[in-house]
Amino acid sequence: MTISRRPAGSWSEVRDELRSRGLRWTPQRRLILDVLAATHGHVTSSEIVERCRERDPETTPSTVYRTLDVLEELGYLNHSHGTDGREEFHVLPETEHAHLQCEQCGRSWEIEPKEAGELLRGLHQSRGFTVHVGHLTIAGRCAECATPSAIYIEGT
Amino acid sequence: MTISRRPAGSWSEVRDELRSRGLRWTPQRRLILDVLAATHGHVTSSEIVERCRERDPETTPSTVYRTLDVLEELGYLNHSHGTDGREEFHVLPETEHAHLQCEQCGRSWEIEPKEAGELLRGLHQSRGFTVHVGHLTIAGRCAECATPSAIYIEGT
DNA sequence: TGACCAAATGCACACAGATGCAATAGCAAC
DNA sequence: GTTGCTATTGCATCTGTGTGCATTTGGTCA
Repeated sequence: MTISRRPAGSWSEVRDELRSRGLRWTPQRRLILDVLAATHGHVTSSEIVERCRERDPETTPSTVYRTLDVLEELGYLNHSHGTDGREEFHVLPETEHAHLQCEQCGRSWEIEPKEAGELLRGLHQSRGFTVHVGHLTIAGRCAECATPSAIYIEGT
Repeated sequence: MTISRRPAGSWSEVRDELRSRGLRWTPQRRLILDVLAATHGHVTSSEIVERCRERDPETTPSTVYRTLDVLEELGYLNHSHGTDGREEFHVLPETEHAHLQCEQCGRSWEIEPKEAGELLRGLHQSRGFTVHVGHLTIAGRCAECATPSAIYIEGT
């Protein structure tokens, strides 16, 4: 049901893949890749910019953003939007997964597509709608922050 | 399961509700409310700013944003984030509902919480996570735009 | 009616992210 | 190694959104 686009583990391929597509391997891209390789889990684009700047203060944000776009297109990254709407990147996603994010404490968790399987199948069957799981972030309250409130759906 | 915070239909109450909470009824708020009353379905904040400007070119964006926040707090509005991460407001939501948005054509649909019921219950049971349904926007491809792609989950 | 106080406004500014464009520089072919 | 094409960069600039602060003003009470 879930298909990994990217066999885990190989930033080393990036250079060749870029070239084989007529794209280029530049010092800037190398730096960004270095930063990404040292990253696990989730990062926001601005965190990436910041980390690049630490290594090379000359880093231009727009270059970073554009490179991230390219990498996402090639499947090395995935982005979704946090509860505040900011972009969050997931590095080298081995499998497509969705996210749960607590609006109160901000923490987030990965959820497997199968947890949402029912919903996905339902939407597909009833509406022909195909869910982009990797982009899905579900906002709410985690167990620790939970407070009863009318605007939240209780799972009863 | 879903609780409507706002009995449908009454912008007329807003003024009194504001006042009763020690908040104020100003010409700017009146304008914003007028614009909202003439709106159905979804709007982005910048669309609202734009429409206010059409009526009163003096409109200050920050005033609009702040008023929208207040109105959301009072339950007259609901916001979620579109596939591009931009804020989308839902005016006078009679019931909390989630959204489906096509990444290709940009159209969106409302879905009832019960369509996602299984998922919500599951998340609550297994993780104690309470989903904020009104904030949920599910991205993907609608039936018309559907093309087979590895990064989409097929409902099989 | 006038005065007072906190809420709201308008402004300047900050920040994330995107884009158009001229200049630069990969890289492939010779 | 040189050349040439074009992808990429860096810059300036723009949009959307949020915030701090001085000023204004709604609403209440005398």
